[in-house]
Amino acid sequence: MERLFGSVTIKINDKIYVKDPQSSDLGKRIIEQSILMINDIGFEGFTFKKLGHQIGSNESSIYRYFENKHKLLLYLTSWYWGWLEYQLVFATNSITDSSEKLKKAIEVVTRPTVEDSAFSHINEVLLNNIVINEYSKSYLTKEIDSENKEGYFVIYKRMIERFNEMISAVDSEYKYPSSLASTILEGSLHQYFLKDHFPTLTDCHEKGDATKYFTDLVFHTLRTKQDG
Amino acid sequence: MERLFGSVTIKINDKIYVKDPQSSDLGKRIIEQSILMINDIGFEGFTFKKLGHQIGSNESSIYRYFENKHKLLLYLTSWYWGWLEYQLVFATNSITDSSEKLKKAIEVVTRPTVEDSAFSHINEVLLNNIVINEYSKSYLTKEIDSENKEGYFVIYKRMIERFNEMISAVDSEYKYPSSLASTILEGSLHQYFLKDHFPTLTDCHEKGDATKYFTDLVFHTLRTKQDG
DNA sequence: CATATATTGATAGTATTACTATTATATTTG
DNA sequence: CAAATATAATAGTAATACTATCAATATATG
Repeated sequence: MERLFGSVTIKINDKIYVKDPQSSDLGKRIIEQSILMINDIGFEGFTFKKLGHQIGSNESSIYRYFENKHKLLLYLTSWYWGWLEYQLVFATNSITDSSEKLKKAIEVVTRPTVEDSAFSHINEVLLNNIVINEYSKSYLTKEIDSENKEGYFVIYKRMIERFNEMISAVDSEYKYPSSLASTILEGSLHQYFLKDHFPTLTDCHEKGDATKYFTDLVFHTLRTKQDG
Repeated sequence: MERLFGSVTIKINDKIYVKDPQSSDLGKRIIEQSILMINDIGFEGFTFKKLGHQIGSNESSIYRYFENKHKLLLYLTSWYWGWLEYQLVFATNSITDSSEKLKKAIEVVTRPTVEDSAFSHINEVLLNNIVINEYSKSYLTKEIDSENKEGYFVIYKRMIERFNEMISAVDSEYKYPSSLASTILEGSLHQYFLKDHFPTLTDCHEKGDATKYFTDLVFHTLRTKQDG
């Protein structure tokens, strides 16, 4: 196990926040309520003024935790990827067979999110929704290269790197492990988006379909050892 | 041929604009210069005021063509998909073998864009860049369902539907033709984005790599007739 | 050719956003 | 209890995303 039981916390790059929201009650309320609000009214409609009002606090107080709402979004999505990474490592660590390991990994990242009681102030289901609907806005900006250099996307990149390795463990000859890895992660979010808004553009309508679709895709593409 | 030579125009849903930008010189300058500007400073930094200044016209004049910059983005991206759809139909129409047809279709949508002299006021290379960096912002909004109902995304949906059909023509038993189609279209844009900003997350670095990656993915996944 | 009509340009104005700055008031801790 | 720290309240600024009005100019038509 790469992390310890009991006191699991998701470590976020401390350049993303001004003051750690985990360190105070107000900070936790900012996180908790921003998830509810962004999920509800969308990232564009969300402002620190509205959030301050909702948590019975002041706009200026929120600015002491996050420079702006973009940074808050980076925090929330980083937390999500960190949380998912933990699920991934936890679920796959004990599996020795490389195909089974990859299969499990695909399942973890493509299955519907369920709430995790270990983090009481964070609603993972809504946060997953936010990631589906808003994550790409966090990197489709003119600041992407400098923010990437600052390490704002390390967790996401590490997740893809883990997939990369698992793919190569199954088929060391395969020429596009990074592309396949990024296709799974990004593609899975996209299929969930399509299901809700463009249902004719996806076949993943029932629980488990996304997992089946990507598992099928990956294992037809890779040559496993059994294939000879 | 589904369209005629010489007088090809890309037809855009007329609810997207207030006044057709194709109908006047000012309209064409709006399109031409907005492509340069959005490509240059990004959609967030782009305003009608700045655009007005750049084209030696007035903010209020631009509002007579588009309600807001979101609608202008919908116009530009619709135009792009309409243009790409034309390339697709043109390139695949005469191919009778279903595998060859799909192969060509993948090539058309995954290859790097080159300028098309048929539309002098539109720089397709820069427009492709805009689609890579901004397209998802046009649908990741709270208005998505009503705008979809208004038909703002028909061209994109029709593109995916065409892929869907080509995939099913190759393998009628395949269970996820729509998901695979949307993965190719969206995934291709994403691989080009990664190449420029997260190069470690993709293997598509050289010209032609994206085509090879997606062709490999699709033809390993589908059972063609030769497979038996 | 005259006049109606449409188009564009210039200016002004409004509500909201995304902040910054300052000061006051709680709360914690040493 | 004093000092430090955190939070709240208020005010203010520049920019955005518009709307409204009116003048200037081009174009169309009778």
